[in-house]
Amino acid sequence: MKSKIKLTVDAVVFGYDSGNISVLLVKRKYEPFKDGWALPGGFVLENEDLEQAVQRELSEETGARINYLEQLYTFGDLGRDPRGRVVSVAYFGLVKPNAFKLTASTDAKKAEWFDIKKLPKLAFDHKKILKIAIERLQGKITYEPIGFELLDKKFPFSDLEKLYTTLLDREIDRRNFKKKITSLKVLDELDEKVSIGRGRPASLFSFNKKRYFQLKKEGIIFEI
Amino acid sequence: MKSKIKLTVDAVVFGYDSGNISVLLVKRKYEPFKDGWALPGGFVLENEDLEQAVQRELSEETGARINYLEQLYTFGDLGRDPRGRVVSVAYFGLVKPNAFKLTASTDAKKAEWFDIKKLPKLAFDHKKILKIAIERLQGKITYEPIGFELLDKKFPFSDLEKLYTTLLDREIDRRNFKKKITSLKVLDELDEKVSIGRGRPASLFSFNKKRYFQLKKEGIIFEI
DNA sequence: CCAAAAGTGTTTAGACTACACCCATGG
DNA sequence: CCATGGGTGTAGTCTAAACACTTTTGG
Repeated sequence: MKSKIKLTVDAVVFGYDSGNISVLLVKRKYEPFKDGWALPGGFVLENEDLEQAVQRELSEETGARINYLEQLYTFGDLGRDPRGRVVSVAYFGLVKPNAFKLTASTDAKKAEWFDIKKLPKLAFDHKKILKIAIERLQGKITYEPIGFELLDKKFPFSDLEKLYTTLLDREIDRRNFKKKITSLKVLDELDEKVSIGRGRPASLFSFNKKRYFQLKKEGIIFEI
Repeated sequence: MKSKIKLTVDAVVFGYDSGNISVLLVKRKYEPFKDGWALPGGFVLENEDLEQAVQRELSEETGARINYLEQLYTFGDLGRDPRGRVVSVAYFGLVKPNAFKLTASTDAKKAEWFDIKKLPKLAFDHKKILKIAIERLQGKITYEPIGFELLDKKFPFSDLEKLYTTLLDREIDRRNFKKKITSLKVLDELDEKVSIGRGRPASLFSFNKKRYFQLKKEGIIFEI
């Protein structure tokens, strides 16, 4: 006998753009929760592993292709889905929102970014999933420089600072913050500057991934 | 159509006894991997949530009842189980090994504690699961005092110290360690002493759970 | 009285915090 | 020339790390 338990994956994908953290949601095309907003996701196929399933669903429903994706948690409570017993493996992703264009298709009427402070009502237990994802994001950013996944290849230092103040929801001393990041040597300063409207032009930095993975291997941690 | 993907749970339960960390394994009664050693676990029933499933399997296969149990990771690679597509939600547990007697029954020929440095060959991808669990254990113990879950209600301070040296696999300065633990005020010193053979008798301590949960709520972290 | 384990303080170095003014550009 | 955002240094405090001897018991 085959199991009646069904398996889905859901993705909580965060983006960051000039002072706002947003999450990728889709409008459902079908019942249950037709026309409701939900996390992108869907049933896992028999011949794909979990991460492939998430990537496929994300690409089908939103057009997104995500580099940073990790498993978040598996939700298996009874009654979390009106269609019966559905267990969902949730993933956590980070992306630069302007890295691709949103294009809904299968299962989704449309895909949109929502500021995490202005969320619509969500289908299923997705509010709970999102809450756990936000906690993970805030926790993680204090000990791993995943913030870089949310920024462009080249960015002024102030972008990084603003990202952290937004994510942690508190002020950061610019000098101390720079000292700490600099001491890690994970940033390369480029010979380039940008000026955004008025004000002194800012040097651009890029993230040195090689150095970061080396640090991680050595077990060195990062703490804001 | 019902899904052909089946869902199991597996438990990695750690115990600690006088300088040794051990993990609870069962000898399989049936194919596949008949007579092989594996993590306790099995199929999730339709009317139970994931944690109930783990507790039920643990109790059926080993007689254990675990207080500290958290979700570890979900393993869903293709081909991880010869019976077809099986996705497993792994849990991570801590227990005092002498808290109960091992009694195998359903699905298991016998249950036994194995020193994590002297493991037998394991069925399925359980070696990989166990590896991840050990990393979690080592990581976790440095920022949450979960070590207390592994000790008796009353214990001499040296037990705690030995647990940490074993778990982290390095020497700890006794004075600094005591200072740190003491500053957290999570230990109550009792008016009792034990002497174990020769040497000066040791005061007994107990873990103040109330204080610990309060600290956790306040977001205070612990770091060895 | 000797061996074994418990218990206890101080000093030093490094890390974290707080804090304010000058610089380069665009309008 | 002024408004805007970028960039920089230092002193004080706190925390972490290094380090060795005394105490109490059993044999």
